[in-house]
Amino acid sequence: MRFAPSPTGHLHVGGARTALYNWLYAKKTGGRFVLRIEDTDARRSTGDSYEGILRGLRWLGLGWDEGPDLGGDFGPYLQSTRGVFYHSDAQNLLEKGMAYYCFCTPEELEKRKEDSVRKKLDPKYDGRCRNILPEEAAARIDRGDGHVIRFRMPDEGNVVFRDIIRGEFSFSNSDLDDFILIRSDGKPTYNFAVVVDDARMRISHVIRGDDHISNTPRQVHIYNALGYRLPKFAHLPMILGEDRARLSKRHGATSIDYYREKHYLPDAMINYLALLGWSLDGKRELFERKALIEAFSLKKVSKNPSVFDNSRMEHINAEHFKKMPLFPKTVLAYRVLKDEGILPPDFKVDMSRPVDLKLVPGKEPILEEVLKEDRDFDQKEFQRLALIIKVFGNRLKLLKDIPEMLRYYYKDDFAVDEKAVSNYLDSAEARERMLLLSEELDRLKYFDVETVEEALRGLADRLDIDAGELIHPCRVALSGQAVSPDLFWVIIFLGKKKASERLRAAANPKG
RNA sequence: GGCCCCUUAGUCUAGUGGUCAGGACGCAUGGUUCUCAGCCAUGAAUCAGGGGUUCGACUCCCCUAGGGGCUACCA
Repeated sequence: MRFAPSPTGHLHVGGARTALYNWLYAKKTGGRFVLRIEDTDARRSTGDSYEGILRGLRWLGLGWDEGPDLGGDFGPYLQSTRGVFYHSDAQNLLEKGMAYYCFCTPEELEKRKEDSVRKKLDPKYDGRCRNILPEEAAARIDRGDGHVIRFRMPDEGNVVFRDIIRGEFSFSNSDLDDFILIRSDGKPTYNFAVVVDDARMRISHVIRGDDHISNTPRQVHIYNALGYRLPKFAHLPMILGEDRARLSKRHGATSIDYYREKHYLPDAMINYLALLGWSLDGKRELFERKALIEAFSLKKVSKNPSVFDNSRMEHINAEHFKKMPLFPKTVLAYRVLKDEGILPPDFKVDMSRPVDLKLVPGKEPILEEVLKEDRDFDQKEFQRLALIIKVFGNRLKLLKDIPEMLRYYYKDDFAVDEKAVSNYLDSAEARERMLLLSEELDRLKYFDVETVEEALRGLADRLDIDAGELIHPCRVALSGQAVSPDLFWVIIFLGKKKASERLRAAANPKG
């Protein structure tokens, strides 16, 4: 099994899915997952994308057993450093007469191809240099003539191979031409390098996108010519953009980096990617990593291309987030909050009385762990965050939404929904009530959810109005929004002083 | 142009001759609640088209159409 990306761009969802299936299959069967970088195109390969690909795979947790950074028994793992293998295998083919030197220039080739297209003929290589004698070729090379090495494709017959997902394939040799093995700059072409490397690296299974199906017959010829054993092939359906076109830059969020930066959960990403092109039974859709390895099977991979659906991705992410225990969830939230500058390290909580900590199960180990990495982080603050996360519950679906959603607990410059204000708060009556409510809060000796709720409902009774008449405007006053978790908890999280302040400010918009 | 792959709701899919064509996301409606989310219930929505084969086709065969790929000194 191997994943052999070329470092000519970022790691996109298609590449990641291919890597994932290779990884899953390797884990499932106890094989090795080999990472090889196909950088034979010097013009397009960059160090940045190489780094980016490794970063993406690491983030997804798809660790490899052999690779350019780790080494391994069949290295090196960068095609650009494997020249000697390609040349020796090409030489072998030359000696057997299964390959030959070709001196046609790119310009000539281009012209002849145009001609054939115009005459509606196959734009294949015409075999012009096929019969140049070895001595003559050697002489021309000595003379400094530019040359490539081509594969001598049989004129008749068929190539056949089996695909685990799609069954038998048979291609007629007459549809194939004498393709190039070694370019004039001495570098191998993809079809040649991939075979030499897969064979020499003892790759057992070639799992890749189905855009390689048509390349496979050429590769099979090379395997056979070189006397290498054929690996097993499995061609995965492509992942397309919403417009059903091949994925490209203009499709927006198709880079793994994007999801990493947006704080998606790697496990959710893995889960969703696994589902793009594979399903267990069409019913079960949530998988932990281990369950995925267990359930995965190449035979159940579908044949039809799929479209990356962001809303489904978000759904899977939300499900994973929902299932996460409070501790890791809080730690994650804490990191994001800090990253976004919402959470200052020296934040101090103002609560006249500690909130009910029964709500935080297993809080002691939590605190210890967090304190270990961040000495400056206030213990109480973390506790409060854990509670906020807990009370928000399923409202928090995506880690990336946390800064926005929790902003008003930490900052006074939170966003205000004008519509919410005009609906609930923008009346003399409501403002008056907010003032009364703030006074009510100020009078409280204790400050816990029950007490606060009693106070508010008591006030509503005395005013002879529905509790909602206080709750809704109060929510807007405190959070700027028409939506929030349980209002009484919001009051608790803000603390008596802050809550009362915001109520008074709302009662008095001018001041 | 040649060769190849694919085709079940908007999307991901289950389904290999007889099913009310199942599930999920999304969407809509109702219930619960202080709002929202959630949860529960309900609903709209699919076998690309045409020919065969068959007592019977989503399922098998052929054709057409649509989408995708390869046909590079890209991978």
